[in-house]
Amino acid sequence: MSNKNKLVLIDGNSVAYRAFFALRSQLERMKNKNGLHTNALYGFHNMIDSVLTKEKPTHALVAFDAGNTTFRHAFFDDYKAGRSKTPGEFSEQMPYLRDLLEGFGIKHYELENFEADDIIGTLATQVDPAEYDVVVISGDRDLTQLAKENVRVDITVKGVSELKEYTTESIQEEMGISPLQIIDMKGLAGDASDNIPGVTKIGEKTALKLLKEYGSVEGIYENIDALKKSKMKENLINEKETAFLSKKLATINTDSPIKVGIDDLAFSGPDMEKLIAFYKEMDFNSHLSKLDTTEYDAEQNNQKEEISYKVVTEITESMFSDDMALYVELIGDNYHISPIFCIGWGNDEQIYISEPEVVFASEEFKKWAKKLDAKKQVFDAKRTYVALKRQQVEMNSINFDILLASYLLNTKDNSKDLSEVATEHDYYEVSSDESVYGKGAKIGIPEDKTVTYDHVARKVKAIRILSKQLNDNLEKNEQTELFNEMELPLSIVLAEMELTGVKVNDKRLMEMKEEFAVRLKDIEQRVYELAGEEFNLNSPKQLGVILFEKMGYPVIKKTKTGYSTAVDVLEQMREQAPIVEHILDYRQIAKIQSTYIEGLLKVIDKNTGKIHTRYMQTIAQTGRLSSVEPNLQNIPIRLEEGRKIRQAFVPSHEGWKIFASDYSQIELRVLGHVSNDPLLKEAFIEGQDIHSSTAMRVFGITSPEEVSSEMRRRAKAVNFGIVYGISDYGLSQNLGISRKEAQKFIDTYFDKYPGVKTYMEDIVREAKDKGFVETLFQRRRYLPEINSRNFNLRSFAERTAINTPIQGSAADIIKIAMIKMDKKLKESNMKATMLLQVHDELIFEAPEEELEQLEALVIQVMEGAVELSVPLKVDSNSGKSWYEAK
DNA sequence: GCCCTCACG
DNA sequence: ACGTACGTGAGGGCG
Repeated sequence: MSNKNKLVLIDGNSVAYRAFFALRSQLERMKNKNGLHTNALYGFHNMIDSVLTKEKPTHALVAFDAGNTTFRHAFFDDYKAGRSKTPGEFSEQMPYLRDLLEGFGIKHYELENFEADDIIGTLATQVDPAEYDVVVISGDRDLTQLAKENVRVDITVKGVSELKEYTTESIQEEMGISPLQIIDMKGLAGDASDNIPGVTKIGEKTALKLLKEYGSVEGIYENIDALKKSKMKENLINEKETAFLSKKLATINTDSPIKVGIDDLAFSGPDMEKLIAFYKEMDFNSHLSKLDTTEYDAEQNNQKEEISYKVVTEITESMFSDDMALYVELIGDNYHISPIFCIGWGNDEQIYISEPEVVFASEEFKKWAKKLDAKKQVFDAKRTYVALKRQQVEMNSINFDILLASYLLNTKDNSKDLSEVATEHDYYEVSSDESVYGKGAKIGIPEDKTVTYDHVARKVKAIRILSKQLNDNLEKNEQTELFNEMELPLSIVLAEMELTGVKVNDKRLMEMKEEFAVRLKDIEQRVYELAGEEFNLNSPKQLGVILFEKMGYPVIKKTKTGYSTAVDVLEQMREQAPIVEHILDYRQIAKIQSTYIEGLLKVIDKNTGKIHTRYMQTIAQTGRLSSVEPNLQNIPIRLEEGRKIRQAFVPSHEGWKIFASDYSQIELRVLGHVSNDPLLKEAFIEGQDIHSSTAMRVFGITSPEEVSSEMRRRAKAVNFGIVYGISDYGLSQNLGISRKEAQKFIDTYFDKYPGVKTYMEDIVREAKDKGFVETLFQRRRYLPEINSRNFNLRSFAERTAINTPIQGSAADIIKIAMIKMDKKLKESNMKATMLLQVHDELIFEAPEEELEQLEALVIQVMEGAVELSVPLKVDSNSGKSWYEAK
């Protein structure tokens, strides 16, 4: 073993590029949770890892190219011009290479106007050969010119971890020339990859032959007359200048003005903290698990830090302060009915855990919960608020909600399990609910109460820690206002709406159930007769066999698993297959029966006769709400049969009415605003029928009377398509026309509405650059697949980039309206109550005599919720039931 | 637990 | 060439 120092010099750009292409097949698989591709980083990492193990360097440096213009470009315009454009999936990884190197504890360096190999060449040449052995690593064989007695050059062969070693001897042996003569060889033969021209018709073989005889480019030209007459000789003479230029281009600079010295390059091993952080950010879990770190072990083996808390059976005022986290543990998702079984609260000094009987008997607790000056941080404000209110505990001043904040930061980080959300934000001290309470049939509270207490205490602590962290992140994203002024207040408004519930006439539903049961039996019989046998009409599989095998109708569409029997397919069979009419009838009624009549009857609260849906505030990726158990946002309306379901939704007081207000064309208005398209805006400002207006433009008509209903129908479909991120295929499917015709509609549309076209191009570009899109109120949606090479994934992401700001801004607007509406109703002491939200409409119940006032208020608040460059418009209706509020 | 179908905006 | 319109939730069948 020599006691010489060892310096490893790595050509960063070249190796990273090699790594990228070596793992190109893994490109789409290797992404971190934010959608960043990681294949080059991964390959680079592995290369460094194996080099460190093998070489055990005392000094190391990774050199990078700086910018595009090097001194080589200064005298040769086309230098490297032939290179294909660097893929975006590669460039996006480069900045993170620095993080990786800092984790490894390896210096990196770049120098304006010089390439990595110049930095490497300079260092390799300048170190004292008596003191340093040097290993150069690159994917570029040019660097073999640097080989000498104390310098070995390793070039990647396959992938990045397999290297071929070049020494003076091995080069001599393999090529018959010295390392320095490689420059001469490039001068003659050129290098296609760097666009170094070389001399016409001279390749590597010829070049070597010439060099063996004459030693160098200079030597050849000194003896040029000695060459026998040939085409080659002619080329050499004609391209003398090119030959010397090429040689110059291929020569690595060994005297670059670098500002690092060997002493700066001392290598003393990785910075574990940084390396772990890097692994986590990149989701390099296999590397993480190889590391023996306490933090990682804690995460992996569930060996968490000790946590201290006090279990209390008596509650005193001293247990509360004005800035605390609170966690209410329920079993089950439905907080309207789930029992509370443990409560924890605390600050950074002390955490308290108690049982519900103790807590709800405590006036001190209620006083604190209600106290305006006492700020509370929670996980899921609405859930907490409702659960406590059911126990007559009023909550005020929730100032942070981990779940809501996490969802705003990244709509995907929205797990109902606190531990999962915490993990997303690098906090690992909470176990999953599943690991504590079990799942499925085995769900339950652990025998040992301390297990629950411990779990809840950890949640309280996590809320404290994450509140600060997530608040900072919101700040960075400029989402503080979205959080404080929109989502957090809305959660309380929604809580009250849920608690209020909506009255349902169960008698009416039961009547309908009887009626439909008879009809279903009837239709069933008819289908069986036509089919010639009985089968399960609810099974698409069995139905497919009957229609397409037994009865032999032609197959129109297939699904992954068999024949499609969806409506659009059945509708196409109508003419030739009388049976499908009955099947369609059956489907329609069976849906109403099972989902709506039976489904709704199941969830009516027996005590109040009301339905209490839950609005999910952190599910939809666009910022919309969703509604569950039951979903009150998809009650039938389009077909009369189903619409009758709405007759069962009635006011909760005698003499009251249902009042409904909906935004007219809110998404197209938002589009008008964000696209700033003159014609689209004009249509709204002038109060035109938007679909007719579009029809006039697209069909080139000048007067509204000439717009036929068919034209309007088509224009409407185009308008929808625009909002969805139109494609010729989608539009053709929707309108039942050819793709060509659909494309023509789209072209004409963009011709008439150039602002819309520009908006779409701009938003997609922005999404590709930033990786996310935003609504008018900074709601953010990441689109990791926007740069995918997979056509489907990329196209989907592009349509989403177009749609999300529109759908999401509309969601923002109605959320603002809801908060304002709630406030106004309270301020004006009206009895009217907001009951439901269905994306672009709000449903209230109100005493008959308040209706007029309510309508005025709704118009004022909803239309004035935000100021856009186009007006917002609201239509309102009222009636004895939701059905009649149309 | 996944697939298909279908209800809504 | 690729094969989809955007966003949801629920019920029934089936393995």
